[in-house]
Amino acid sequence: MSVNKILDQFPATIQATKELTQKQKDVLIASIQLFAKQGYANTSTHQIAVAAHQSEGTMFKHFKSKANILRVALEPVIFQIIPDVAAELKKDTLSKPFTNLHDFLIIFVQNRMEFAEANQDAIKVFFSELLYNEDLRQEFIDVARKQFIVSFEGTVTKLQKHNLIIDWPFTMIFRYIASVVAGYILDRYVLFPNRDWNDDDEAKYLVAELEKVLQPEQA
Amino acid sequence: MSVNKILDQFPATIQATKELTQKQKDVLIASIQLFAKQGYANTSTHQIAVAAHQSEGTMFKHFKSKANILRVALEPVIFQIIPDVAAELKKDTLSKPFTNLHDFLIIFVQNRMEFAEANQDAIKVFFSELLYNEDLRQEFIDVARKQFIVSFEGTVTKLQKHNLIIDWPFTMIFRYIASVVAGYILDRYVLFPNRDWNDDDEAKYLVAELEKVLQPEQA
Amino acid sequence: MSVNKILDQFPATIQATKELTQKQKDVLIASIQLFAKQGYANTSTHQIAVAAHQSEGTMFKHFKSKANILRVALEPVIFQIIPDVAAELKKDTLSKPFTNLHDFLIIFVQNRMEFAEANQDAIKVFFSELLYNEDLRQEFIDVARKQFIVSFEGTVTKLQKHNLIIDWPFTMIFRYIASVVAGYILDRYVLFPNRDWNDDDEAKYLVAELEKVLQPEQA
Amino acid sequence: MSVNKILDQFPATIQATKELTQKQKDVLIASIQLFAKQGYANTSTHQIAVAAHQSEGTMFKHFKSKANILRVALEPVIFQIIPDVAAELKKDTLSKPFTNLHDFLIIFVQNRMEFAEANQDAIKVFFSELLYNEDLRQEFIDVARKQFIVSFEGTVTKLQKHNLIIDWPFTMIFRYIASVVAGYILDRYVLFPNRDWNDDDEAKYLVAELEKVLQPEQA
DNA sequence: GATGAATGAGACTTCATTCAT
DNA sequence: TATGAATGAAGTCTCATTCAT
Repeated sequence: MSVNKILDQFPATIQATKELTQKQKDVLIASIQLFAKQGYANTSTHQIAVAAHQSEGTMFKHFKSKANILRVALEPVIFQIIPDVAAELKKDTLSKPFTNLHDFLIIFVQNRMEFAEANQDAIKVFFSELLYNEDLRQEFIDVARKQFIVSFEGTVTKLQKHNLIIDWPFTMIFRYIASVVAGYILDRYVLFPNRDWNDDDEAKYLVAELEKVLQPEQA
Repeated sequence: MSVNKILDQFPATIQATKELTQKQKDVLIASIQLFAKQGYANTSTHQIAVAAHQSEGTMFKHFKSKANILRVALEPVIFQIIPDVAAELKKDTLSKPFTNLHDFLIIFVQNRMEFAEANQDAIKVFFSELLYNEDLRQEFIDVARKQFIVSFEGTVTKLQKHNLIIDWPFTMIFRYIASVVAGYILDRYVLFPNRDWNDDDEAKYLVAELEKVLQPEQA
Repeated sequence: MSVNKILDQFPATIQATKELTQKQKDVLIASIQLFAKQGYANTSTHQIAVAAHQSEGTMFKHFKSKANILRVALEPVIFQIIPDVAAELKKDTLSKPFTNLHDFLIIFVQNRMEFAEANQDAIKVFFSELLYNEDLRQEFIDVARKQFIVSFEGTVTKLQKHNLIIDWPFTMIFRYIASVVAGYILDRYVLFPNRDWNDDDEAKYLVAELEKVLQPEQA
Repeated sequence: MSVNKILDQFPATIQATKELTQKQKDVLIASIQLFAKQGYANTSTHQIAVAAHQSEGTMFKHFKSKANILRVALEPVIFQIIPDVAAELKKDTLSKPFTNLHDFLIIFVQNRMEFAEANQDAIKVFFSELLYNEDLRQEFIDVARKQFIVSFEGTVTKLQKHNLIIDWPFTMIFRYIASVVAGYILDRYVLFPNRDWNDDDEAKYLVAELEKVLQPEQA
């Protein structure tokens, strides 16, 4: 299934980026792990350097500041946490054109669950930094706005035209989807990572929650 | 409506607590404001002291440590963010015994919206600290467990017996409600506090989202 | 035996002093105990106030400063750690005039052991403060000088005239006695207070050590 | 005489230690001097940094805590204040096997006087910290125990077998020697450093004091 | 280029002392 | 008079960043 390809994004994304040397990628990976465990403010650049097996001097040569390490490390999440729904749909509808909300939600949920599984740490850091880091928030809002217009909002509008989704304001729909998915991620990866999770069951509940609310009123 | 009384909780709660002097309340209020704006780790005790118009010495005499300031300031949220649903219901069912989910949700949503409005800053701080502050997380989980057993889970179970709510596992129901409400709070007070919000509309959407999912399957 | 009377000096000394109220004596007693356990510098005036069951304000009214509390509390030791040998001898020689070193040492050693037993804490504090507290050291040296002249040195000189003690310089003799006795006190009360001590045995060894060295060369 | 070589120990010891940079040695030397003059508790890390011509940051990078500076600075004293008697004897008895207590005491006293001369400050600090610093006391007791068993107690027992020293319990003998030597050091370097001292005379008195007491009873 | 020693600003915290009540 | 809340100076320690090697 095409969505699987999204899986190897991250930290694969970091791994693949051409402009970064392996040492620099080590820094980003170590950073995300430490930030996720202790928080950004409670992690020292010294800790990062040790975890990434290199000197602080070298680290600062490349990344200039601690804040910049965070920014670069979170870039993949900033760009991918809102999925490029349009692209995903296009891939899948090549063979099987979209005619119902249910199939869309199944693909969407699976896609996001895989993204979350692969990027737990970075997502946790991203959310917490979003609260206080004005720069990050602004950068994300800018990116998100574009993503919405070219993909998400467009897709939703199209679905609404075909009466495949409820006729609520886009922001309402978006927040609802985001809330349900984010709630799952928080529960699953942040609050109770050690509970005994059954991902298939979770997926079914998520789809059900989304479908019940988002299906068109008199469908 | 009885739920209105819950409104004057916080920072009203801080204001009213008998054991605290006005100076101590000033510290808590200033702390929450600063923490909400800059984050706990980025706020110095010096800043708090200045904002609360007193010396750091005095502050530490009363609160012993910065961590303790946070703990005391968040106590109201820890204890009230999960509402005492049972108590609320009892008040309202004195006159009008509960017979449908819809009325329950209206009261519930209004109650939480008012709580959020009154405690925006503290809620924001609470969420962000929940991510990395083990002690806080543990304290909250302990408190929450009790709250669940005596109130929330009991209420849900009772509703399920009367076929007034969907027959999903309690944790699933709880997470769904929490996700939807928390998503609204995040959007409303953290991410886009300056947008032009219509609280009545928001309440209607929230109730709709909750009702569509939570209503019993063949009701 | 007359030396027994010296026993009830301290903290009896503090208890008896006329100019001090009970509350003030409580402060001195608490101070000595805390200083002995933690050191002067590591003991806060707050701790003392709590241990003495009164307010810091009152304490400072009477004692003016922490340093002064120490000075007043140590006064008994300053004045009595060098025994008034002449007076002791006079008492005992009323019945049994002194004719040999051995009897003198027995009385002397017993006297000092009892003093040490009764004033362990204060002695410990006294020694440690002697090292760095210039004022205390000067006060002690002044007091000691007088005590020497009127009592100790006079006694030794008299004993030397009668060929009852070795003909070494007085300072040498004094240091020797002080070393042997202080070494015992340190071992007994500071370093190994929990060992199983037999005070009679210790007394015999002390007397032996003193006698072997201090007896006149061809006695 | 071989014991002279022990002289260049300290602060020579600090100077020579291979693992320490010059900057780190500066810290230790400055610390000991300041601690000896003012006491550990009354000396600020700022004072040490200034005296050692570096920043507090650098100091803490290497020593981690003020307590650790003390510990490292006192290490030479901890390990050498109880002399390795056995080793000393072996050196000297290569040519001239030990047959009397007198020669042993001469060597011993000279050795300790030289050690004291070279380490006055550290010894003073060591003694005062021994009173309240539990960790230091424990470390010293541990080290001392080993030193005793392999060297001091063995030597004394051997001397007793050959009837070269009095048949007292070892702890008694050890405390007596320690008292006499420590009494001298305290008098000489702490209480009256400015008096006009004649070290040869002092040595003779010390040897006499030790010999009179320690010689076998019917030798 | 790569390193890590050095820095100094600033964080949290303690405490002897004062003073309004 | 007795109190203890309030203070601010000073203490220990951390850390992002720089720079000489």
